[in-house]
Amino acid sequence: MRTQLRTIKGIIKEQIAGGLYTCQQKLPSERELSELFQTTRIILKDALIGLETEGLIYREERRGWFVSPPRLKYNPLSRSHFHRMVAEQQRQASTRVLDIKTELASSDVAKVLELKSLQSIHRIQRLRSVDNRVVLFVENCLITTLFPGLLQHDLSQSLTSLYKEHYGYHTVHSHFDVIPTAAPEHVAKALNLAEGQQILKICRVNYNQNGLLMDCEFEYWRPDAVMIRIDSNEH
Amino acid sequence: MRTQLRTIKGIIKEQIAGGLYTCQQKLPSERELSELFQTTRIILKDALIGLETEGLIYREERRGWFVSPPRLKYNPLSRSHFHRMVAEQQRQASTRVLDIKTELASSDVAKVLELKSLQSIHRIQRLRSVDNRVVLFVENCLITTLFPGLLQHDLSQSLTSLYKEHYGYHTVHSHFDVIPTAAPEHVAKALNLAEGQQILKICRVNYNQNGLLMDCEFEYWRPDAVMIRIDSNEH
DNA sequence: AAGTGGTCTAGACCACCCC
DNA sequence: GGGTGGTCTAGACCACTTC
Repeated sequence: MRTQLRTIKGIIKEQIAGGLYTCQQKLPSERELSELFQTTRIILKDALIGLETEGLIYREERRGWFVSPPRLKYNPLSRSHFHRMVAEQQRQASTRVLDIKTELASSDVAKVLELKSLQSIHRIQRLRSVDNRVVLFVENCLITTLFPGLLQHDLSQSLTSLYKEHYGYHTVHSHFDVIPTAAPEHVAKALNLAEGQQILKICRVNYNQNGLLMDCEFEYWRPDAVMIRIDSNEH
Repeated sequence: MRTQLRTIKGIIKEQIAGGLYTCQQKLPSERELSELFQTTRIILKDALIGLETEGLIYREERRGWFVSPPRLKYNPLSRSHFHRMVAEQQRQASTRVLDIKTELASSDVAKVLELKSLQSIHRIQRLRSVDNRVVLFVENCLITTLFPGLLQHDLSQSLTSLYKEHYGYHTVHSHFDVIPTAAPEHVAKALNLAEGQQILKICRVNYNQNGLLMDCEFEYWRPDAVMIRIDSNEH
């Protein structure tokens, strides 16, 4: 019988659907499962990776495999704050600031921000959780000249409202890209992923009411945690 | 040395970036590469899968591994025809009709189309290629009552223009979801993927000028072939 | 018929997490 | 220090594509 993989996936899937495991619950270890199914760890792992690809389960590096909660619905066009959006879906959000620095723009960032060369930017890295599960790594790069004294403010809150209250800016135009790709090293580490695991990358650029390019944002989502939902009426 | 994986990925990556392999060119076989790098096929395959996840290479089931061309930029909000969009990016598009039938809506489809129960739909499956590479499987489900005599028309062309010319409908409102997930069996087969490989699923629903729900569309993209690009000004 | 990737076996050590 | 997943070895047969 050369369809073990399929069978194993099917059985675990049924068990999850049937409620044997609940959201965010840990599955038995790979070794345990491979004994249960009388197969090797490699094949069992392939089965788990298959379910991970579907978005049914996820892993935390060296901690184990867990059942995925329902996907968050996310509209990158709406300027809603992360915390509000999550609350509207009856989930609980939290944010942790990882790092803030002012530095020279890397070539990637310079290109996105249309900077000439060797200009400095503010770089803010934050980690966001839904129901105590880390699902999103965000990096904001702000053009320094537009945000004097930025580092003195509380950056654990919404950047959108900070822009408005302290600088009088609001975003009137933005564009963004959604790209399925692999997690770069620093992202993988922050999200507790194995290096090179699949993530959903969203790259966006914001312009203020004067048409000035203000900042860009790189979002890296755990791919099972989110779905993009856009309605052509809602903007 | 326990970082072979990384090393192998790094080397192949450089070779691709350096132009040793060109777009859509086949890499040497897994066996050949594993000998070259003096490792097992399993590890070598893991390295290739890593590059696949990044979107640098792709595979065709049992045919081999190939270098990915640049991603197509795709805006699901714009009503542009597939062929026009591809042409605008200096690429070549083609479409093949796989199957057309009229049948009872499955429960999934009935839900999306807000059908009561046991209503019939027209189901059209098509396969789309860019530069002779199959990258997209599309399934359209149309509400039968709105499209009398549909099956008599040429369905290899754009559905949007068919709606307009033969039925006087145009889409004034739509919404869609973007979901990273695994390819269902029939999609995997059509796209030449191994079952359960990663794809990007886009699920959209269209309403006509009278506010009536007309049809829905399920798109399944090879994930390395596309990036979603949306501009808040462009609609 | 030969070659490809897909699946599979039966082990092993390593890096890191948690207790 | 015991348990977890991550990486790794050295093979094998199978299903399918290509010639």
